[in-house]
Amino acid sequence: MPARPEVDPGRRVPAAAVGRLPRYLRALDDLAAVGADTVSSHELAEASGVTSSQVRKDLACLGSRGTRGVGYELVLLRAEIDAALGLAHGRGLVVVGIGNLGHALAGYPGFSDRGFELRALFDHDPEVVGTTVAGLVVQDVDDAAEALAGLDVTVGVIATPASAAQHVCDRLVAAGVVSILTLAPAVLAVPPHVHVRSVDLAAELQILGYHQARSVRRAEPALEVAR
Amino acid sequence: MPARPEVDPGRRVPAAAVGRLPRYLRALDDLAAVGADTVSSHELAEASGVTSSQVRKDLACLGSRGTRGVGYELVLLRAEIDAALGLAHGRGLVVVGIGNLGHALAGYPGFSDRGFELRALFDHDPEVVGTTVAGLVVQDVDDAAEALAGLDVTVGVIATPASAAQHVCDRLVAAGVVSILTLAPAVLAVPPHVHVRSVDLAAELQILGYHQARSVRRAEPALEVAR
DNA sequence: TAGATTGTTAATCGATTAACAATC
DNA sequence: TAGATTGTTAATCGATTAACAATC
Repeated sequence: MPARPEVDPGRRVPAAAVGRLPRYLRALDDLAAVGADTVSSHELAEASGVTSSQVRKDLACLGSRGTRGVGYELVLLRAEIDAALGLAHGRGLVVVGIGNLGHALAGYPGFSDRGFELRALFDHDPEVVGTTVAGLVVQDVDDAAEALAGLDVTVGVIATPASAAQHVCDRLVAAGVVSILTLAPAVLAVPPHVHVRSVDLAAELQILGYHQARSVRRAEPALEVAR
Repeated sequence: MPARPEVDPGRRVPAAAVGRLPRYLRALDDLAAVGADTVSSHELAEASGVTSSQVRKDLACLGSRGTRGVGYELVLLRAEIDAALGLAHGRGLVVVGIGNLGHALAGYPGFSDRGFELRALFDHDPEVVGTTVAGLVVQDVDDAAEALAGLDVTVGVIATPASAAQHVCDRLVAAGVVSILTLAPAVLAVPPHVHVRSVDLAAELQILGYHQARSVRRAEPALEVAR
């Protein structure tokens, strides 16, 4: 039986590592911009705000191989991370809920900068449906299935109020969307083949509040002593 | 020595648990809205999308006590979570970077709904400084220290491009801000007393891309067999 | 060769889960 | 009492960290 030095390309990457891959991409682009050709785990760690041990571990389980004494070949590494993040797959995007936030997301350069392409906009408010935003006519979310037929869109962003999120989510799933990013503060029920990530901006502020409250509590005894 | 049944109010809550507290708050409000008086760990788990074991563990380390056979007193529980999240502390807020996204955040009802109050807006673009958004005149971020004097603002939201984020962050810290939520895809350097949470929306989409790529890879062999 | 840096191991830490005795 | 549900334990799992032999 021959040796198998090849890495299983389908091997599982731990969730925590996957969460850091986009940071590595960002850092690699920054380093490439200043002309770097090769990058060490220490440089990448510095640029992405993690430890070098973590970088090496993450890249190892991605199947990436660096060169001892040298580092990682930047272009190759970038391609490997791209591949892991499914660059080759659907990068078409829809945004649902064209209020303040949805409007901003529709025009957000950060999406296109990183390879996503806005293909449709939806809302349910008759005042909004039919208007043009970011060069696209807003359609009724209840028509999502027909509207998305043939567009090869598998990613949806929900920017509706919490009360509408589940309905909108159901429409997207029915239209073939399998990846959902929701900014609505609500728990979404989806079939098992659909992945949801939820970002709750107000919750982020509340979490910061916890740390702030703790700092204050810790500081207080010292203040009393100082009196 | 007397028994000490009292819970140490300053005890550390694990980071993962803190991250769930806002979800519990949301769920409790929903349950209160339908007239619930008492809530079991199972109900709260269902409403917030976690397991009941996790709920009980999180609440226990918060110092909260339920009643066996009954559940948790809703109003009391809500007050305890509020207290942990520092409801009593500074809820004043500033937004920096009044582009598309910053504009939307300035008008985002989700912040005020959950107790945060917008007190100032900043940008650095002369075209934007001086305009009125959400009832506030946009000021130059380089004047943040003076502008925030006396406003009791300790939380800042950064919605600038990545290239401006560190500068803006430095200005906020100099102005007394100790909690920062940044939407800019950049690593921020801050002094140890400042807490930063970073939300990168494009990164969220990329992470979803990983899961999608894996689903496709897993599905392929089955398809080949079916041929 | 000497210096640098990887890949990997082992130790530690933190989080989740399941189960159940305690008790309302 | 009987049914329900907590609080807590122990087991498991996953993530991080530090260290260093391998090796470019």
